[in-house]
Amino acid sequence: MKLLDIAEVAKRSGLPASTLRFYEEKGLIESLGRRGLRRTFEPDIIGRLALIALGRTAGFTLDEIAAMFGRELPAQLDRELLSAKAEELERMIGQLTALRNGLRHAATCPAPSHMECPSFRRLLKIAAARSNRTPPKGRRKS
Amino acid sequence: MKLLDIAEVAKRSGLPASTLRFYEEKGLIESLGRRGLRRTFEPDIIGRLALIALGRTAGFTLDEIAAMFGRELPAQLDRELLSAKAEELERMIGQLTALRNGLRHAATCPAPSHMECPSFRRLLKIAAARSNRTPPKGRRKS
DNA sequence: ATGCCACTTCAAGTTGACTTGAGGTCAAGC
DNA sequence: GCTTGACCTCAAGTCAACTTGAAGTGGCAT
Repeated sequence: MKLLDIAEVAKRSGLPASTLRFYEEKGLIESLGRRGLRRTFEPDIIGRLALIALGRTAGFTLDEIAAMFGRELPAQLDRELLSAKAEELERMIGQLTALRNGLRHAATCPAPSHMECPSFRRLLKIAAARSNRTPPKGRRKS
Repeated sequence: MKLLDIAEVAKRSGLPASTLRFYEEKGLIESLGRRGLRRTFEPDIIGRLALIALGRTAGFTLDEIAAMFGRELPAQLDRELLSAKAEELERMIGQLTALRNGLRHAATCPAPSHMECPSFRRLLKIAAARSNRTPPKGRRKS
């Protein structure tokens, strides 16, 4: 018998049950039925949750992800979107790389004040340029 | 005469005036005085705003950034923090790179369903692993 | 001296992704 | 048969980083 109850899914996916209920409400996942009042899921829910995680990582909102699951075939548009996201990631990677180098330097730079370090000042330009697009907004978990 | 009024700062930094007021309220920047009722800033506000942008890009919250500006000397801790952030970025870059590769592949993959593509399934594992740390949360500006 | 209009304040609203709390239910173990 | 505890629902709360709106002010061009 392969049905997983919500606690099992929570354990395997690392997501709290409340998030799974929330995702279901949003239409991102569906439960197959109930055992008593407990939701049960098909085992491939794990794959779908991974897919959702992927989408989030790539910067899609939950609504966008839900929309993608919604329609069936026109993978045409999907692929365009995927390409676009890949490009976006490409740029982001470039900037983050520069940023990482800058931070590394700043961490070990002997200049009395960071502002006096030319390398640091280059870094600032990158950040300033970057700041106009896609402000990162962190809910860190701890 | 070098003082900039808020509109000038807004234009040069690309940030709306409301954000500048908000930053001031938060203690991230300070205005030097008023010309009439209008705030005026020293020109190096631009540098500071770049620094704030840098911090945000690196994943600090505004409160963390404010705290950093607060204390003066113990650059010791600063540098540790910077190293830590650099490491974090390093990991993030690795994952985003894998992700970008995966997206690129998915965009051109001929498999009828993505789920049937082994390359795509590898991608899912990365995303699933990534999903536990630092959920990205996008306010896109458009 | 008058009116415009970009600025001001302060409170409240927004967004996305959840989490929390109160009050209820049910299968299982004693 | 009764308690227990993990689940349930639904509404409301939270968090970060801003934005928006209403009502007011003051420098400057006419």
